[in-house]
Amino acid sequence: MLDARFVRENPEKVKAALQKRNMEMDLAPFMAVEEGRLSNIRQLDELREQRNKVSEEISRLKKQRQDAAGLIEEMKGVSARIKELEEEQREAERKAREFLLAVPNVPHASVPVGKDETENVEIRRWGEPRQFDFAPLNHWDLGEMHGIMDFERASKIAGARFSLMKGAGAGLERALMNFMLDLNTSKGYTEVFPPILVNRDSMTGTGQIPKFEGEYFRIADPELYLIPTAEVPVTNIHRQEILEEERLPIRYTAYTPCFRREAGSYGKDTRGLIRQHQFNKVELVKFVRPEDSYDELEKLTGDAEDILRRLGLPYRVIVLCTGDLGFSSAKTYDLEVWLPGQGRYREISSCSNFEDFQARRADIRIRRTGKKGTELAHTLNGSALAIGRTVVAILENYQQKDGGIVIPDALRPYMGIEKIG
RNA sequence: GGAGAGGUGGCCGAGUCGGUCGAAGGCAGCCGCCUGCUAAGCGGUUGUGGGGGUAACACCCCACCCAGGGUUCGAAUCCCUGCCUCUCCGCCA
Repeated sequence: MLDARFVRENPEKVKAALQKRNMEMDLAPFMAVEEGRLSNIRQLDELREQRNKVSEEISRLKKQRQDAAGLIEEMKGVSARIKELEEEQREAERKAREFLLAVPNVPHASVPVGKDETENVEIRRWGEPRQFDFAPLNHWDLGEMHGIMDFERASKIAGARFSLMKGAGAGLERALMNFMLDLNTSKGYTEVFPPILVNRDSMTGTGQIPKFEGEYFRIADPELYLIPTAEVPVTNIHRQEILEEERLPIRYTAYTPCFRREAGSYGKDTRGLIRQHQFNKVELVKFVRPEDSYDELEKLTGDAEDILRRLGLPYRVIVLCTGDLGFSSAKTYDLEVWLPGQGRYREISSCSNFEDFQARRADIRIRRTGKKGTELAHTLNGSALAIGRTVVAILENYQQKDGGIVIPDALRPYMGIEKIG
């Protein structure tokens, strides 16, 4: 969420930011609401001041057993007026917030301007895509060949876009989860294991709601959402809190399952593990001082990259252009891993700096050492990594001519085997 | 699922029959003073948000005692609803 005052005082900046995102919003209704809201505040404050003073006077008169009937009568009118204004005020505040909740973040100056994902910019590559002397298979063929994935039964149990991992496949998921968590905690991230059902306030706090309501699974009674990413529960750990500056940066890593409706992606990645309603992911989340957040974004991205390197998986880093940037994000790097089965790079991690956008929604503030008052924290997060897609990458990159899958060195202590098949 | 208790400032904790309660007192913290050091002691100080105001401070006003409504001239104090916590019984991974 953007600051109401910022929008009020910089409508042209907001418009420019929206334009970069290929969006247009009419700010006029918001401006009108704000104008009314502000003048209302002044009137209300004045009337309440009057009421406070006269009430005190009434109290004094009564103690002296003098007549206060006239003042009381007079205050009835004032109180009625206050009540009216308070109602208007509630409505104005609701409208202003409703509007602001639908406005996306302002992209950082370093983010390339572009209309859609075709204009994202590659920053760097690591590793050489392997040359195969045979036709590499897709991971779903490999998975079925080894009996470690069973999509047919998964669909019987739950439906399309669910997977059933078996044997070494299930073991690989578990090994990756542990490998990633161990590596992340060794770098100082604190491991947490949060609720995977969250309330509406949490979803709103990180920006999933109200704009993208339809993209998430929700249970009706009680009203709770299945998290689409650990970002939601973990960032909300500090919702409505004031963090002491000395505690920063606060860094968490969490494994959770993630759930997404994938509405609107009919026909995309219908086979295999790439796009599932349920998948495993290890996430990194940071709470930092505003002046540190862009350094921290680089570090966080580096921490995610480290996992791919240790697994020996070729990847590239791209910066999302303004047209492809997520709603809450000011800047995002995507990590894309090389998939021989598809002959292209596919997203396996997304690392974002939200600046104070989530912090304002979720009311996460910091208190500077020795200073009065508070200011908003900056929040960041990134996948490190999406586990399902890492499984895909390992199967496809480490497959052998005979169909066997060599387990990457880094994973062997966690798998207890060197090869599948 | 059944029965009860409660939600006050960083923490503990007081708030009488509604009337200077943003809220006593204690602890912690900060700034001084004092004392060879330490400990103790003395004085002062310490919330958040908003609207004004200032070059910036200062300063002024409003709101906030779980949340949202209501009663009243006036509510932390009364009423309603919701949320949460705790205790006991039952059930259960």
